[in-house]
Amino acid sequence: MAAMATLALHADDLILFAHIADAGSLTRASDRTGLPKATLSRRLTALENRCGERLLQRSTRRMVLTAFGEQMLEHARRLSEEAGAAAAFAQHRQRTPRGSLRVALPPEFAELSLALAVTRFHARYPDVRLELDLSARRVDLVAERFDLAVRVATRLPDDGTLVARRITTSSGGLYANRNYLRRYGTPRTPDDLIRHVGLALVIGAGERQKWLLSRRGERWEGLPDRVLVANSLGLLHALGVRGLGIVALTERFTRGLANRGELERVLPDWNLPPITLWCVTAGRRLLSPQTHAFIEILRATLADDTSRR
Amino acid sequence: MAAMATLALHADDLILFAHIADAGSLTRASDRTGLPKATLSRRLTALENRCGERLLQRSTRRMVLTAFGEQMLEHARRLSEEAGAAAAFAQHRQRTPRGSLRVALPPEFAELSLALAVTRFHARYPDVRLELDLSARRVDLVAERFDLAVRVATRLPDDGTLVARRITTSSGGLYANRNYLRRYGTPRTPDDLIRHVGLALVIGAGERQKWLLSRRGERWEGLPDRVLVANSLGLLHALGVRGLGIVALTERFTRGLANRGELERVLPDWNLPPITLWCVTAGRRLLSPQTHAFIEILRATLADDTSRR
DNA sequence: CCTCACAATTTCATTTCTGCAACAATGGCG
DNA sequence: CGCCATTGTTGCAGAAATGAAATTGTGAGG
Repeated sequence: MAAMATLALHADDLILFAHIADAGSLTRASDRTGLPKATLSRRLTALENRCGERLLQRSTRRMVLTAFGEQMLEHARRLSEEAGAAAAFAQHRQRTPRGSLRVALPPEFAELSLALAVTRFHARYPDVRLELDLSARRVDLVAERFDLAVRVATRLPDDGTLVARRITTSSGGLYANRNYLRRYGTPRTPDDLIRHVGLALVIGAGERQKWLLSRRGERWEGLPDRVLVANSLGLLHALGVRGLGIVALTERFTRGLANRGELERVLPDWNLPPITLWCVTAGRRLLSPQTHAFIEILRATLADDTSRR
Repeated sequence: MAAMATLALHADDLILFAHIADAGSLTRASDRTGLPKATLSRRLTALENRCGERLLQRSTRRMVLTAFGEQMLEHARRLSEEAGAAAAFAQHRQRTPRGSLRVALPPEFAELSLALAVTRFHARYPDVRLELDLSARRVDLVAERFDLAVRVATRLPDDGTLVARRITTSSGGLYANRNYLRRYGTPRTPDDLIRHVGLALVIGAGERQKWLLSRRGERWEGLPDRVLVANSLGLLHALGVRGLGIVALTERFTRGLANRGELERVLPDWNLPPITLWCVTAGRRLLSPQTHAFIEILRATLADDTSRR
C-alpha cells in the first residue's frame, strides 16, 4: 500500500509505439508519422524506461517485439484506434454541422427576418436539430447551454465574457397607416407627435422609454400623450397597419415584412436611433460549426434584405 | 481528398480532459492528478484549439460541458480507461513475474546446479511458463526472442551489444574414482597424466583442447594419450564415477552434484583454469521481471552452493 | 449594491523537448 | 572477409512546455 504512484505512462508514447511496431522500423514510422526518427527513438526509450522493461529489441537492422512489447502492443493499438476515432470525430464535426443548435431568440423580434434565416438554415442543414427558445428573460448562455443568443439593442451589450457580433444595423423611423394620418393629421414637427397615439415597444417591466428623434444634429425627445405599449413588434406593426397610431419601426421591418403600402413614413427627415441585431456567444472563437453556419446565414440573409429587397 | 492532415489530437490531452470533466473543476483535477492547474488550463485550451471547438464552457465558478465536449468525453473516457489499463498492466508486470521466460542453456552444463536453480525458480514463480532450450549452437538472443542465455566460458564473451553478467566462478580440478586410481596408480606430477585416460569435454566440432594446469605460477599443458571426449559434463562425470578415467570438473560440480565419495581429487595442488558461468542478455537494463528473478535465483543458488554445502 | 473569496488565466524564469545533423553500428553484398 | 548502404542513437542550439506566483474575473453573501 506504500507506492500508489499510479505510474502515469504517456498515452501518446504508447500510440507512437504502436506506430513504430506497425511500421517495423523507426525510419518507416518516421516517414508515416512525419516526426523525425530522433524523436521516435527518444520517446520510445523514455516509454521503456517508464515501463521498466524493453518493448522492442532493436538493432540497426532488425526490430523484434519483446514478449512484454507484444502484450503492450495490444493496449497501444486499442489506444491508437480510440485516439484516431476521437480525432476523426472532431474533424468530421468541424466539416459538417450536425447535432443540435440551441438558439435563444428575442420573442419581440422573432417574427422578423429571423424567421427567414431559420428557414434557410434548416433547408441547408436539415440534420441539425434546431432548438429555438423564445423567452423574454435574458437567458444564461452558459448554464442553459445555448450556442447562440440573438439580441436587439441600440448599443453593444457588454456582458463581460460574452461576445457580441454585429449582424446588421438598421435605422428606425416612425410609420402610420395613411388612413390614420388622413383622419388625425400628419405631423410636421416632432412636437406634433404629442397629440397622437404612440405604439411603443416595451420589453419586460420596462420604464416607458421616450422616442429619441434626430435630424442632422438636431435632437428631439418625447412621447405621445396616449401610448399603447406591447412587447411584440409584430403586434405593434399589425396595430399600426390597422390605424391605431404611430409606430416606431426599423427600416428593415417595414421592408422585410409584408408592407404592401399600408404604412407611410411619418416625419421622414427624423430618424430613431439605429437598432442593431447582435449575435451573442460565449467566447469569440471555437464555436461549433452549427453556430458558425447559423451566424453566417443570419448575416447573409439580413444583408441580402438590406441591399436587394 | 485535399487535406488528409490527420488532425493529430494529443491523446494525453484528451485523457486530461476526461479527468477535468470528471473532477468538475481545474483545481480539483489538479489535486487529483498532481499537475498544476496552470498546465491543465493550457493543455485544455490547446486541445480545444486543435479540435476547433470548445469542450468545456468555463467561468471561474462554473464548468459546463459543451454538446461537443459531451460527445468527446465518451472518447476521452475510453482513452483514459485504456491508458490506465496499460499502465496497470505494466506496473503489475513489474511487480509480479508472469508470462513466459525463454532461456537458452548450454546442454553440457544443464545437469549442473542449473537444474536446482530452475527448480527453485519454478517453485517460486509457478505462473511463469519456462521455456528451456538446450541447444549446442550459439543462439541468436534477439532473433529467437530469448530473454536469457546461460553461457559457460573462461573469459567474458564480448558479443558487442549483448551483455554478460558473471554469476559465479569456480576453479576446476582433476578427479577420478578411487578404484581407478588404485588400479592405475595415482599421478604425483602432471607428467604422470600422460599414461592415463582423460575424460574431456569438447563442445561442437572442437579441436582437442589441452588441460591447462597451474600451481602457484607453475604451468603445465598437456593431455593424456588416451582421451575420451563427450559434449556432456554429466556424462563425463558419470564415466569418471564408473572409473573410466580422469575427468576435469569444477569444484562446484563435484560438490553440487551427488558426489558421495566416489570421486577423489587428483593432483590437488594443481588447478584447471577457473570456469565462469555467465548470464547473457540483450541490453543491460530494462529486463523483464522474470529475467531479473531468474538471474537472482541463479546467483543465489550458486552462491548458496559455494558457501554452505 | 458592494465586497470578498475562490477559481481560472496569465506572466516569466526555468526546465524539458524537439529537430537537424553528425555519428555509430549492423548485416548483406560482392 | 571486408566494404558500404542503411538504420538507430546522440550533441547541440533553438523552441516549446512547465511550474510557482501574481493577476484577473466571477458569483455569492453581507
